[in-house]
Amino acid sequence: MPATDRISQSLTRHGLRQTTVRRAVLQVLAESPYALSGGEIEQQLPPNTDRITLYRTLKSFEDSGLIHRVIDTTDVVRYAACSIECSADAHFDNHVHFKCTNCLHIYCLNQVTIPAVTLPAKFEAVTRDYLLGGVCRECQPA
Amino acid sequence: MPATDRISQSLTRHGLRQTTVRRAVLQVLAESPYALSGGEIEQQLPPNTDRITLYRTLKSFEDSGLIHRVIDTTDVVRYAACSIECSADAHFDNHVHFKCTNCLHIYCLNQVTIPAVTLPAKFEAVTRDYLLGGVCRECQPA
DNA sequence: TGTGAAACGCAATTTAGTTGCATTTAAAAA
DNA sequence: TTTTTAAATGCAACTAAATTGCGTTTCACA
Repeated sequence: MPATDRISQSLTRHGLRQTTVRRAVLQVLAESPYALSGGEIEQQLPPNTDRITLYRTLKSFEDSGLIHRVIDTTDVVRYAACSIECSADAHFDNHVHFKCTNCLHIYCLNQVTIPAVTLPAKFEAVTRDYLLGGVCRECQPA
Repeated sequence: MPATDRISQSLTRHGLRQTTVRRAVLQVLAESPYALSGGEIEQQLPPNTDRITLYRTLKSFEDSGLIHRVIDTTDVVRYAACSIECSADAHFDNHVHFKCTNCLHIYCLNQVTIPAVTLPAKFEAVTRDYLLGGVCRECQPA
């Protein structure tokens, strides 16, 4: 199945209407090996794509479980495509993220599950985010 | 020992000069039970405290190991006072953070250590951040 | 193919944080 | 105690990211 068909199917499956901007944004995120900020996504879209529309698109994608925010310690929000099982009701992105101190990219380590912790009394966790910092595969010295 | 003396000692120990703004900022962070953003700190400082000075103060505190950034999924950076052992060379804040979905406060769970994970080949982690989401002690239904 | 709700896109605005530079001040030396 | 000087401050101006309101366009179902 061509990539464009998969994009369209994702939109339909999550109850979102097909538009040019949405297909383009989802494709950019699906093809990126690391999480992207709003500005970075904008750069990869066709010129003159409206920035407000982009941000609204990101919001609706997030609400419907197509993408997830990636935790970081900066003042820029980054997004990554969700695993295919996520929906508006429940996210299942229980994987660790890895931020490279060299290239600054944040990768989803889909194969590494976030370990649970024991909490103090009366704290109840629903979501977990785990971010590692270090040197990624590409930036390792030879 | 009075709190003001402890504040002064912290500054000295980390090689920072004593100034009015620094003492005030450090006191606000040391007394807060949860992480604060730049704007929130500003609100708790004496009126007319210069915002630029505040941000520069936060930067030098972070550089010298007095405070640490707290990970989040928003576009606002928050800070919390470090444990006493941290220095410019090494941070030892290996504790879990907890963000309440009700009051939105982010607490340092100093007694809960971040568990390690096994990484794919050629990824090497130096830092770890762990954020839980859920309902905090104060916001639990009675 | 017509219709209504959803999405778009423009203008204007808000919020967070930054840069450059002249002035002031803390703290070590004289 | 005074001098010295590097560090910290504070003002003006600015940048970047994201948001709000509103009229126009478009998708998708009938």
